[in-house]
Amino acid sequence: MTTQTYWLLKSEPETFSLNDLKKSSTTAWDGVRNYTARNNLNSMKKGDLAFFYHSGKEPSIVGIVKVIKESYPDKTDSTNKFVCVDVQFVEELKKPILLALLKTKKELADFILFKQGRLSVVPVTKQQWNFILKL
DNA sequence: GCCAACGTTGGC
DNA sequence: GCCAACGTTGGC
Repeated sequence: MTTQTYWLLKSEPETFSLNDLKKSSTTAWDGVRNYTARNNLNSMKKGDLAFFYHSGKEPSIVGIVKVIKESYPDKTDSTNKFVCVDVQFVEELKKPILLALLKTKKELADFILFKQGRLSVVPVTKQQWNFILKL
């Protein structure tokens, strides 16, 4: 595999937080009911890394997870149209990176997270990934 | 709690 | 196949 890609997965911490994932180590990332997000899930490859993002009262990137199983039918979807992937806890950031901070960075001007606020599975470029890691 | 953005649904 | 109406998400 030559092209490692990166992602950002959104979750409401009240529903499923990074801490929940930390406890269980792995989880099925199911419940996605949006076609754009589904397409992104389908593009994920085993071994891809993703930021774990908390939406809600303190929107921020809080950790990193890894894709351990590529897309397969989402059992929680009775229409059988949507898919999920399995992800594994990798690490928790020492300090969350707030959305407010990300927005101030000119290097991230093209971040799809800003442009499509409602998208829950967002692709991240290598450049963006590396830049954010340094913050 | 409000509102903007955007995705989805359904009527035609 | 288009478009208006509606619902949901998520930042502030």
